[in-house]
Amino acid sequence: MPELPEVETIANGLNKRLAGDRIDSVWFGSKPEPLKSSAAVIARTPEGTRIEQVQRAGKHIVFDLAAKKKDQRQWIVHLGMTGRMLVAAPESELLPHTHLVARLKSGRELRFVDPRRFGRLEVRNSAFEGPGTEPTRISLEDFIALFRGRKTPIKGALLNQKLLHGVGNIYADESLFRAGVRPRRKAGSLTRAEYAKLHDALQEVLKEAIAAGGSSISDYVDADGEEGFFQLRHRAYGRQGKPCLVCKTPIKKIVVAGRGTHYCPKCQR
DNA sequence: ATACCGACCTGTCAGC
DNA sequence: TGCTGACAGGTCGGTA
Repeated sequence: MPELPEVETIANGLNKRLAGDRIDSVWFGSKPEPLKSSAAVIARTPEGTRIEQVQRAGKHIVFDLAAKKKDQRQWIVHLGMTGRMLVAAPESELLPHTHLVARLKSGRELRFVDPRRFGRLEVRNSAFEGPGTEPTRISLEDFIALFRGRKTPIKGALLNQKLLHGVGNIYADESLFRAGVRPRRKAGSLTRAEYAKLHDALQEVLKEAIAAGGSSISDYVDADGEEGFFQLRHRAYGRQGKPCLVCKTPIKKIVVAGRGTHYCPKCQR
């Protein structure tokens, strides 16, 4: 489900609510397969482990944990398409597909819910490094270097987490729309001016989406159960058949890199 | 090395 | 009303 702006919103919300709290015990649903590290490893998280901070890295939520001794570790959560991390009162109803519940010292619970089970929770003892570069901070020169010589469609390259981490289907389409670039263009074939436009468009759209709390489509909510509002400002994603907001040409939907792709045939070249 | 394509899961919605 | 198939914010592994 969630891309960079949604994960950022969730991680910030979790950090605000959980930093300084402690994990007392961990409970698993009947089907804990989404948990990449074996459930046993997660269950071994020592009682009283302190949550130092919660941050985003790419599309991952990183919990920095410290036990009483020098045992540094991290929980790395990827929400897949439908994953949610909720902070809830113990008496509040357990949603279907709840795979993990961590009881906290404060009396609240941290819950991992994921109907489609594409999400993952993993325990690490070393600092997590995302697979690619942060799109929010990358320089134009580094951005151009990522795509040089690539024949894959630019949309696919934007989605490739080994290049940029955090960009997903919505923000790939939205940034290509803003930059006026067709999704099927070969990644290595853009002009310098087009790379510059795409670089700026991507950073702009991510920044605006974070400010709006992300895009809520069907079931996305942040750690407080609040919806984001950026879906109201999508210009391409999900607007197939509707008039382009710039030129009124109907927005087209095609498949690129195996994903539904939305673009304006007139504005994007 | 790179690129396509199915697989992984469940839920929802459009169409018949 | 109910069934079937397509599709959904993501990633991985096999094959060409």
